[in-house]
Amino acid sequence: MKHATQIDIARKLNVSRITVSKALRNHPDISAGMKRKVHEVAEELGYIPNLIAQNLTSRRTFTLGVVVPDLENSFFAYATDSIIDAASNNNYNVFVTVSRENQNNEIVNIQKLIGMRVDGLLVCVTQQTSDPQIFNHIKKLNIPLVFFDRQFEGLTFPSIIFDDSNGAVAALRKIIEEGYTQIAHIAGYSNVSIGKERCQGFRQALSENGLEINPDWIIEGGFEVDDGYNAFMKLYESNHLPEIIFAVNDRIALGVYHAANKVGIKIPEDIGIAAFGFNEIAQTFSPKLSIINQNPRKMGLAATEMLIEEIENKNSDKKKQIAIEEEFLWNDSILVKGNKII
Amino acid sequence: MKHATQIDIARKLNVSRITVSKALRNHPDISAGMKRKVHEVAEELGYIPNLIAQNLTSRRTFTLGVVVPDLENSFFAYATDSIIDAASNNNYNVFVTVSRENQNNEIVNIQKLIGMRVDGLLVCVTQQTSDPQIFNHIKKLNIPLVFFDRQFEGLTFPSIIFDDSNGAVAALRKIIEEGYTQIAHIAGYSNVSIGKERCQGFRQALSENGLEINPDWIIEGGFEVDDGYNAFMKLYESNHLPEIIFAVNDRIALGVYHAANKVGIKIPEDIGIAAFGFNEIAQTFSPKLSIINQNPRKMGLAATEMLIEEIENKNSDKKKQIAIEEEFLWNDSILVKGNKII
DNA sequence: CAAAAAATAGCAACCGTTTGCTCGAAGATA
DNA sequence: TATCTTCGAGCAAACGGTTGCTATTTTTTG
Repeated sequence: MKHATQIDIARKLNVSRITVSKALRNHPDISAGMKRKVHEVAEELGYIPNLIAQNLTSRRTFTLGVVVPDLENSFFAYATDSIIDAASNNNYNVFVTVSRENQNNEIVNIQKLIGMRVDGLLVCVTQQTSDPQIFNHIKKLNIPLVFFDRQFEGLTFPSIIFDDSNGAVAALRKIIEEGYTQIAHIAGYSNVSIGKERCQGFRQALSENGLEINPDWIIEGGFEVDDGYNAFMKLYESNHLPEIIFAVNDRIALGVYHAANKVGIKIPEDIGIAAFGFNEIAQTFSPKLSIINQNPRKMGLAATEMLIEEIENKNSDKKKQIAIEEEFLWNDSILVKGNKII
Repeated sequence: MKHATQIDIARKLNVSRITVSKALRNHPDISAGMKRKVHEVAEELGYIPNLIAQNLTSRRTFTLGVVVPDLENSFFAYATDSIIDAASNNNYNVFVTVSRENQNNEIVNIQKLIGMRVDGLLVCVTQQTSDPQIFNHIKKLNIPLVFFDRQFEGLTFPSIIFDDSNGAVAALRKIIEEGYTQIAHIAGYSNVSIGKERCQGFRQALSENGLEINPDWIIEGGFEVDDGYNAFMKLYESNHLPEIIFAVNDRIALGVYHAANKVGIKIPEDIGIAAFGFNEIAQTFSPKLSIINQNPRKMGLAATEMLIEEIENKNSDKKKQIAIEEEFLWNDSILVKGNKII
């Protein structure tokens, strides 16, 4: 059986296809009786409108294109989930593409999405993205685009990112207020923007609170589990552990958990740890990880609403560059007065 | 600026749009010189073909539709990631939709995807899906569809699922061979198919190996973290812990980790634990969780290839119903001779 | 009851692309 | 040189819808 079309309905009723088209969209031209008949036959034939054809004339696809580096990173999985959710609530479909942190893939994906005539784009650029050409083209074509989580510096698209530097300062302020003074930072790489921002926040927080910065306690090396493991071992073997480890992300924190577990150092009794991350992940740690909460659903939702606003109301005067404030969640990996084990 | 079309290119070169269309697709009708000129102008105008219009005539969209219950479940996130990957390698785009375990959403999503004239569908049905109507319609329309991870019983679509019952038996056989005899099962609910299958595998493995089944050591109650926590506490408070806990999924295992951590029981020294799950998740446990590995990438890849095979070669004689054998991965949450701490 | 207004349905053109067929010009063959 | 091929390009129709306008019928109004 083929897809039923408006023509099939028209033939069955001996009317023109225009009548059918109008009846289906409740156009005032058509009488109530005819509308009823058309709907009945449509139902009977299992008619499903061809959105492709519809979109050809309307120039709208009610489709958003998403480009993320990776869905295996659960931050992006959660963010994408909430994008799909938010889009769906506004009657949009979502094309999801994955760039694998490769600019070439990113460009190909964006071109395909434009080819599909998506109404707008949600992009989290790759870490290696350096060529603005495709984005300039998008600007010229006037296609709505919102950057989320990471943006391409120097372009004038709306964006939503986290304010890592302030997030670090606020979190460390609370930790220091608890009486901790010996704090080490496992830092990723300082040439990557998140690494730089977070480390800078760390330094600022210590300075502000009159603590001296021990260069041996800022350990660079990468963003992955093994890097965290190695960094902890380095601290451990120095025979002088800090009270608190401030980790650049949750994967580093996981490496620290593994290493601490291995050598019999207990979290949080022997050492406390905090990291950038988000709460659902923090809950999968035992004990639950203290985090600077980067809420992916919040970000996905905000980005999607911003994009739809751009699409449907291009001259909006809403604020276009948003930096979300992160919230510190104690959870269980740092002892605080309220939950100190007696 | 508007999207450049073939007409824009044609006008610029003073040829007809048909010539342009053919030149772009390297049709033999057109001379090499003309082709070169067309490509140059296309490049110059930043021409991106309108796939929508292309698809209208070709009746192909090179688009797959995916319906998953949830992207926050990392199994589905990984599976979806690999679907996108596999699709992209075959030059297909992917629409991702989320049903939130709600049959209504599922139906709406599928209808939208059909409306978009996807070339095929990859569906993991919700737990509540009971009405086959939409699937019968799909059958009538002859739209290729592959079920993955969960299938709708009684329909004749190709499917890929895991063989949980045999997976449980094989894993427990290995554990028992290591010399363990005191094994408890934290079981989810027996009225849900995965709960039933896995529990049945547990019983069979014990019987096969001459171990008696202690009804107090099959604890039902749900599939979430808290349920695992509570189940462990129940075992703990009975003052008789088993040697091994066999958990129905990784969230239950996480609850067990939390609870064991809380009461000072050490994994794997004091108690061992294994669960259904997949390796990337297992690695996020400290110590790394022993698992019956349900590889989501493998499943996503296989399902996608199966679907594309269906699309491009409808009369394939390949096997249509596949049950993937799961592999047991020891990791670190059960002591084995090879890695026993001395 | 005639004329004007409102209600209903259809026509033609269009969205951007593809396809099979036609047609003229150039080159090859006899 | 007359005819047959081949080459290169364009025409018309199609995919499945939408839209503005026109034409017919029915209803309202004075």
